[in-house]
Amino acid sequence: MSLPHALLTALAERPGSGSELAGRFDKSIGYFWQATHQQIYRELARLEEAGFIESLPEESTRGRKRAYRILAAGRRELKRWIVQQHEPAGMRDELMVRIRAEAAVGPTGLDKLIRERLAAHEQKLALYRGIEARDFSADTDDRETALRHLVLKAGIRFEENWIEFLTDALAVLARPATPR
Amino acid sequence: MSLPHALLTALAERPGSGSELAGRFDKSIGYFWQATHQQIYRELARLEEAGFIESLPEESTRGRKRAYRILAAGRRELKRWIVQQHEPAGMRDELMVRIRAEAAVGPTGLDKLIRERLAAHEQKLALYRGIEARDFSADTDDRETALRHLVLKAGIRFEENWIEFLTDALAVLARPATPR
DNA sequence: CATAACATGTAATGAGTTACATGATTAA
DNA sequence: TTAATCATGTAACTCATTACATGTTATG
Repeated sequence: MSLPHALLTALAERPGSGSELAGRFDKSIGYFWQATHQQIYRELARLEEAGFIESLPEESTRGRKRAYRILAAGRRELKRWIVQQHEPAGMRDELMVRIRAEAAVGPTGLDKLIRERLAAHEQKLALYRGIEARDFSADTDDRETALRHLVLKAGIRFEENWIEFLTDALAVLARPATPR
Repeated sequence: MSLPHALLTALAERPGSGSELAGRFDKSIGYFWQATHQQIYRELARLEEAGFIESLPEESTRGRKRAYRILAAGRRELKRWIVQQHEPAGMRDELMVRIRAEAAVGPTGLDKLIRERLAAHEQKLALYRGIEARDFSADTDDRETALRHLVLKAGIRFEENWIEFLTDALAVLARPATPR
């Protein structure tokens, strides 16, 4: 349950409205946490209710921007949470299930699907490299920037990993099926 | 929603009871999909209801083993599903949120947490390498085995990736905080 | 001033988690 | 024969997704 804390982090970095935050979740935040606008609006309401953030205007506004910013209590909560114990997530990917299923009941036309995913990951990698080139030029490397860069590099490495894996997978899938 | 298909795959590889399947999800299946025994029992009941698997004994048995096996319709469903379009999952990890939060409101004692995770990933890597040495000796490399090996290697690469990243992260966190 | 795009929100559903319950088997 | 463990299951709850609803702002 990190969405509230991802939002607190985003608002600590810079204040913003729900839709603006949704935009950030599609961009720079998206490579380590995803959320739809519905989740974001609901969670922002909860965070305000809890006193971690505040918004303007006060009255209920449907259709008009509502600007949120983090409060001192929100920063305290974030600091508390950062060092809290948690379990590593573990990989969970449909494609792995499919490959293992293919091994059990295949062969099927799985290679086509994999080529599509390969393209998707290559596109994402290019996007991240673009962000890296734009936001992290070599000279500005204070601790704060280095940490944000680190997270982006993890995203890049993650994509590279996928591309390498999918390439290997295509080679194995291309083998003739072993007769039983 | 891959749990039903992960279960169909597991049962296609080998029949088994709910608890036995839960055991496999803690071991070899666990590096690409996780599930608790509650999820597994619920899903097995649905799969049987749908006619994809069958079980013995017939009568409702609480406390006694119920052996499931996949049916022809289950195999057909699995083949159909394997090649179905789907979106890549995208990384979603709490630790990334924490690092970015640390960049925003830190410094905190995050390095301690990272050292613990490093140990956890090293342990998991050792486990997978053990499975690899035991189940995938170099000589048996038919297509089916190669595919299962591929999935395991992805798990190994995944863990190696984490270890590398966490090591980098410790180096950055050790830097003195930049004064504002 | 009509229409598209933007912004906020509600409702329903389903997946996943946590806590608990109950019968069967095994071991002290 | 009692206690621990194994095996199956129920119930309640939260997170996440999908579909939809409603109002505001910008544009032709």
